[in-house]
Amino acid sequence: MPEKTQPAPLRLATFLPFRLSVLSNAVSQRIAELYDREFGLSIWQWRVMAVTADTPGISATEIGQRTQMDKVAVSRAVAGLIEVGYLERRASTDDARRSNLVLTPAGIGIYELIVPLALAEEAQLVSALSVKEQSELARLMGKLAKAASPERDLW
Amino acid sequence: MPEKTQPAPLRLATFLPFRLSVLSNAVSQRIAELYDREFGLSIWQWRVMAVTADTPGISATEIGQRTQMDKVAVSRAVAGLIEVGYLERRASTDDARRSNLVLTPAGIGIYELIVPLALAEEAQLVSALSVKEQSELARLMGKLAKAASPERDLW
DNA sequence: ATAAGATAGTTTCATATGTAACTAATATTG
DNA sequence: CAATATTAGTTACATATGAAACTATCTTAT
Repeated sequence: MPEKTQPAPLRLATFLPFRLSVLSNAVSQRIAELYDREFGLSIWQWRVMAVTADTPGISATEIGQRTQMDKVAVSRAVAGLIEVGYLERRASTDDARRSNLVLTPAGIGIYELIVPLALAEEAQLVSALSVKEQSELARLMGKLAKAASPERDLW
Repeated sequence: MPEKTQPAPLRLATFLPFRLSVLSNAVSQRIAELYDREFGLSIWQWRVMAVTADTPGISATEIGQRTQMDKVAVSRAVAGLIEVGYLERRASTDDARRSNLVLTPAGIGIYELIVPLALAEEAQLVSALSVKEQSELARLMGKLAKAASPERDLW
């Protein structure tokens, strides 16, 4: 008599979506703590600052595309940053709906304070890997990102 | 005259914590949609079911350790699963605080329905990588996890 | 045996987040 | 040049989440 068919086994600890999620959370938490504790910034605000520093005059919509934040999250992060004086909204001459966002001098100051700390955290993290492994990891993550979200480029 | 020192550049798109977060979200969202749309389960409930299937009679605390969920999240997921009849709480003989959790027959049925679908999603995702790349990725993620959270084993 | 502490799990409350509805401005179509 | 549709961004509402307080039970030390 044939035995009952066993379902395929699934162990959370080897299930890629789970592992990715846990790893990402562990990493994010370390870094988020830095932004928050030292500078009172959320991770979303930090992302907005980073792309605005990179591209002064950027619009909220474009920030959303570059940071993978939805427009509500961008709106809230921007509002918070303006409130604390790190970001400034400039009227756009050609399209009155859109505004051009720039960091204030205070915002630039904070940004330049955070960058080396963030990079140091990252460096410490990846120092567990050889340089070769680091680039291999980046490559594999890129492939995976494309597979997970073929419709739009994740980064 | 020396120029003003430039701060180290930081491009979000190459910043590992950001890339990990975006990738993890893209992957999780695909899978979470499956659980939710087809079975009305949150990702937390799914995790609880997975470890309970693996270890019948497990306690809430142990579920938390294995899934990296905090105890409040476990409590809520368990409550929800009991409500829909997928999970059952059995009194523990030796410790009245703790309860032994087991899947009900209905819960086992759903679980066995989900497992192949979840594995298929994972398989499709990682099919972008060769077998060798898959194990390399797992290895690198393991190293990173240890670096990010040396105090406790992530998986 | 009993008081003090630790542990398992739940509840409460304050905040974060996502979805949908909304406002204002621009673009498109006939 | 209306009328309609689209887009940029905000607001409102409902739900999710996390921290802290709480209850009940168990452990430890005296």
